[in-house]
Formats: sequence, structure tokens, C-alpha cells
Amino acid sequence: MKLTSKGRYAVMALVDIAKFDNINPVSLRDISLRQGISVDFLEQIFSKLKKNEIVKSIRGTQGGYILSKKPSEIKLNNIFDAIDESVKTVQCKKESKKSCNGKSSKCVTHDLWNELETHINSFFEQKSLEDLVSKKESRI
Amino acid sequence: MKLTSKGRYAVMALVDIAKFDNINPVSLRDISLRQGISVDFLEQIFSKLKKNEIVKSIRGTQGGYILSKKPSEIKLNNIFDAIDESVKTVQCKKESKKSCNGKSSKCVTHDLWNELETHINSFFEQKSLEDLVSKKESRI
DNA sequence: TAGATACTTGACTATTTTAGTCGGATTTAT
DNA sequence: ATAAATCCGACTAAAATAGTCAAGTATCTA
Repeated sequence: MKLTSKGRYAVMALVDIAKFDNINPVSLRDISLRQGISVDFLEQIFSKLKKNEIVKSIRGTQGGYILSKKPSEIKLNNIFDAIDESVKTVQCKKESKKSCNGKSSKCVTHDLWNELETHINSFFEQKSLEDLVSKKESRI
Repeated sequence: MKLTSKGRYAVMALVDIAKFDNINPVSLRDISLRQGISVDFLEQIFSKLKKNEIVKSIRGTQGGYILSKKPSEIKLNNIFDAIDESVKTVQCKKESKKSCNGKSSKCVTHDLWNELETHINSFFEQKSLEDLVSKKESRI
């Protein structure tokens, strides 16, 4: 199991935006420079983030992106869902019924993978952008 | 993030073996028939499982594989480690020091990915083959 | 209003990973 | 001897990943 660059970059970029005041939009160029991610790749990612209302865009000079919610309201699972990078431990959800015939171990492991998926998602559901940003600021 | 077939198959195959008494070796052909996994692919997987002492092999007719430890002593992380399928949330472990320059968000997310890795691994470390097999037997 | 900046969109591509396949060799019970 | 098994390494098709590229549209500023 491994995390993709797309997922990692999405979080990095959003943390980058969250660090700044939400007043001024942050351009992809700035994020690109600070985080070392190509603008073209960021465009792809932000296209989906926008479509799923994680960010809002402002076009034109001095434009960029701002978070569409407060950092505390943006959980990691929202981000991963938005960019189609959520956790998948089984290919076919409907397979469970067919294969539970006693002979196969699929039945047993199917439950296992679902448990695993739930376990990982609970992590993503607990962490918000604010958790990541405030760590840096070390507030009381 | 997703689970690979190799990892899923490895667990399925080992659960299959664990269901039988550890007296008689189980051939890959039998596992193949029961679980619907090609023998050739199973060979690859078992080569590594053997190298990492998860299973023992008996060659020749009536040969096959047996678990080299008790099901309760084989944790999922042992299996995933054996087949190089462990969790990887960061590419480069040594990158952390270089990139923590204050400008980048890498520092923050680096900690996050490590937390995630630990979180997932704790799941794998708790689950043993026995947990999976006994679920089927529904003992008191 | 010209130009620069920045988002928008969709197609394209190289590389890597995945999920196997294939061929042949060796070992061993019957 | 032969059949059933593990062993071993090379090979490959398909999919996913990690981008790149090109052409457009909107908006601010001088």
C-alpha cells in the first residue's frame, strides 16, 4: 500500500494555502515555488479540488485559490475523496455475496479489508487542515 | 491508496492453509482451485513467504506448504513485510531533514504521513492469521 | 485598451508498477 | 519411470502514475 504523489501534493498545497490568511488568494505559481510541485500538475489537482468545493478560485491577475471552508472544517478524507484518491482495499464491493460459499477464504478476508478500510478512513476523518497548520504555530 | 492483489492473495492463501490441519502440506494447486488464483502467481508469492520463514515447503509428490509458526504468531505485518508490500507513505525517509526550512509544508506533512503509516501498521500488527480463521469457526 | 497574470480545459506521453505468464529444472512419493 | 510438486528466472501486456503541452478565457493594472 502506498500513498500517491497526487494525494501528498494535494495536502501539501492546501496546507500551504491554509498557512496564509484566507483574505488573499494564493496562486499556483507561488505554491509551485514553495513546495516544488509543477504548476501543470497542480492545475490538475486543483481542478478537482474546486469541483468538490474544497477551494474557490479567483481568476485574473492577483488571482489564485482560497479555501472555501475553515481549515478546521476540511478533513483529510474530504481532500482524498475530492481527488479520487480514497482508500480502496477491495476491487469489487458486490463480490462478497457471490464468493461466500464456504470453500473460499474470500469471505473472511473480505471482512478484513473492510475493517482495514474503516481503520484508515477513521484517521483521515479525524485530521483536519487546522490540525496540520496549528502544529507549526505551536499555540497554547 | 489501495491494496494490491499480491497482498490480498498472500493473506487469502495463508488463511486457506491455516484452515487445514498443519499436518499435511497444502499444494499451490489446491489453493489455486479454492481461491481462484493462478498457480504461477502463487509461486512468486510463496517464494518470498518461504524466504521470510512464514511458510515451510515440502517438495515432490504430495508436497506443498505448511505454516512455519502457529497462526496466532503470524501477524499481517509479517506477511506484508515478507512480500515487500508494506505501507509506504513517503518515498524518501531521509528527505525530512533537508526540506524542513520553514518555507515548505513538507515538514508538516512529513510528520502526518509518518503518523498515517504508524496508524495503518498498528492494524497489521494486531491482526494474526488466527484471528481470521477463528472468525469462521465461531468458537466461544 | 494592451499586456501580463492566472485560472480552465483537454489531450497527450514517458515511466513505472502491477499482475500476471512461460519455460525449464529439480525433488520426491508411488 | 512417471507424475506431482516445488523452484527459479526471464518475459510481457495492461494499467496506473506522474507528469507535460497547447490553446483558451477571465481579470487586473498601467
